[in-house]
Amino acid sequence: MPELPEVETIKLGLQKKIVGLTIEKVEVLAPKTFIGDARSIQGKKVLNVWRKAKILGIDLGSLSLLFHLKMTGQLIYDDGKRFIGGHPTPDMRDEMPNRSTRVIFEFSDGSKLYFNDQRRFGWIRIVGEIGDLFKKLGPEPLEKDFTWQNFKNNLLKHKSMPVKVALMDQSVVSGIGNIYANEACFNAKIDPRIRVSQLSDSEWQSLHRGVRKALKDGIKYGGASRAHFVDAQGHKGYFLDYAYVYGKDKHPCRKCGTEIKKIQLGGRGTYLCPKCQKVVE
DNA sequence: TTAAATGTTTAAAT
DNA sequence: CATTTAAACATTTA
Repeated sequence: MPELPEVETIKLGLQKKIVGLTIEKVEVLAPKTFIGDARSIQGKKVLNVWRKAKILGIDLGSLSLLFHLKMTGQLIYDDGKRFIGGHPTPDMRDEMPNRSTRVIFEFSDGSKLYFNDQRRFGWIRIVGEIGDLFKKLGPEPLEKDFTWQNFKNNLLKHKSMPVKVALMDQSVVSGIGNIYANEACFNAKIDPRIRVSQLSDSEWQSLHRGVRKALKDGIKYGGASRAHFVDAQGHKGYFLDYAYVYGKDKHPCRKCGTEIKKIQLGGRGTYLCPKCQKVVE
């Protein structure tokens, strides 16, 4: 589930928590989820936590631990309080491990990191050198060298695709998934169904801006799942209440009041405001 | 009961 | 051959 902003949020949270700690123990409850020899990272110290596209990395020196949360992956760090990121579920404040827990890491100070994944699409793997592992991934959309011309050239690889579908191709741009593709189109006032080749340069510029705004807003709000700290008192509210269109089927548009419409595009739920987003066809 | 869910890969169809 | 679309993966919840 998590897209770039969700993974970025987890990265920022874990950086503050686990850098400097040593991995004391790794408990693999779902062997298919963990690729590599878990024993090889025991006793290793966490040097850094990073992100590339939707992949979270933990730098252990000679080795790196990579995480991909796919649709329903969730990371819960517990050191007395809890820091949670990824797929939001009602049971994330309850007893851990639960039935979705796949891997448990225990650190030198007794704190624990739980990797939960309801649908089991996600994975954790141990790698040596990163090398050209990410060669197929497109540029990071929030880097300063990501210009609108750059964006246009990459996306034109799919000139006959609906623009929203093309946005989700990871080899074109890194980190955009279904939520932010929808939000980016809304921000740019562009109908998600319009074909890539139909866009004018001014639309390319506003789509480029729209993508970056959606992702930055996502990070600002702590991700769509609102990764957050949970204390003994518990916490409320972590959902997508900030989104303009995603999941807002039949809600009034926050900009103009028109009812948000849901359609299917490339097999995925797609949301748009029929008034704000210049309708095509 | 059927449909859909924040992703990626592979197969099938243009 | 290149590009686009659909299916598969596995599970839960509306």
